[in-house]
Amino acid sequence: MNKIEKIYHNLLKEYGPQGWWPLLELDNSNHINITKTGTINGYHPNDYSYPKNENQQLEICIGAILTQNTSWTQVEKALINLKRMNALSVKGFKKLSIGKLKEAIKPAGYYNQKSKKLILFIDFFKNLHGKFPTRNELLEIWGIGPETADSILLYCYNQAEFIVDTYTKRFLLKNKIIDENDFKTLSYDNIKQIFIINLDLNYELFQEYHALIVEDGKNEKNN
DNA sequence: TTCCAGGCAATAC
DNA sequence: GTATTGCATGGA
Repeated sequence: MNKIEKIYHNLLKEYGPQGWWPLLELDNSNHINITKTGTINGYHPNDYSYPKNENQQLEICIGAILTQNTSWTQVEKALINLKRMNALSVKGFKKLSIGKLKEAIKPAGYYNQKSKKLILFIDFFKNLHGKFPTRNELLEIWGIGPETADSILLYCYNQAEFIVDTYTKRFLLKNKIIDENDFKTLSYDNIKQIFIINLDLNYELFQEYHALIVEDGKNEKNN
């Protein structure tokens, strides 16, 4: 077992399966139950069968765009607003005016940019008609960069793409996989390859590993 | 008050 | 190709 695999097993042992990507679960009266600090009751540990329908696919993609440089607690507020406006479906989203859209996603910040990104993405998504997008197709969309593309591929389409985010580089540095110089100079794809070459190409493993890195990163900050 | 959060595009060099 | 800057909100 290599070091990347070893660390994974330690993290899993420490935190347990995370059940990413979280999805909204509102009850019949639109009530939200908080179970995990700052999160809604949408985690599904040890169940990798999501998303289960097109609306859940869309919800993951919208969340991936909204969470760009923004904390998830803020994104949840925006998602709940959209859900209550019945806008977490292609049909419902298309009915939203630009003003209503901006109002709904305001808690997640950058609402001028993100409203534009969402509108462009939903047009792309609609034209897929259920087909899987390629990574390059996603990257051609204005507003979709490497991390958002990989988040969509990994958690919406269950493709074994490893996500590199702000936590991931710090995580590698902390575990002495890379040094300070690597931290400054390695590109997104360089970092991604470290995981790809050391792991089985298994989407369930990739989903869990990324979620555990984030959990570990959040935990680190509270210490 | 300052800093930062599950980035990205535009611009500058 | 690499470095810097604007985008916006709310919590710590």
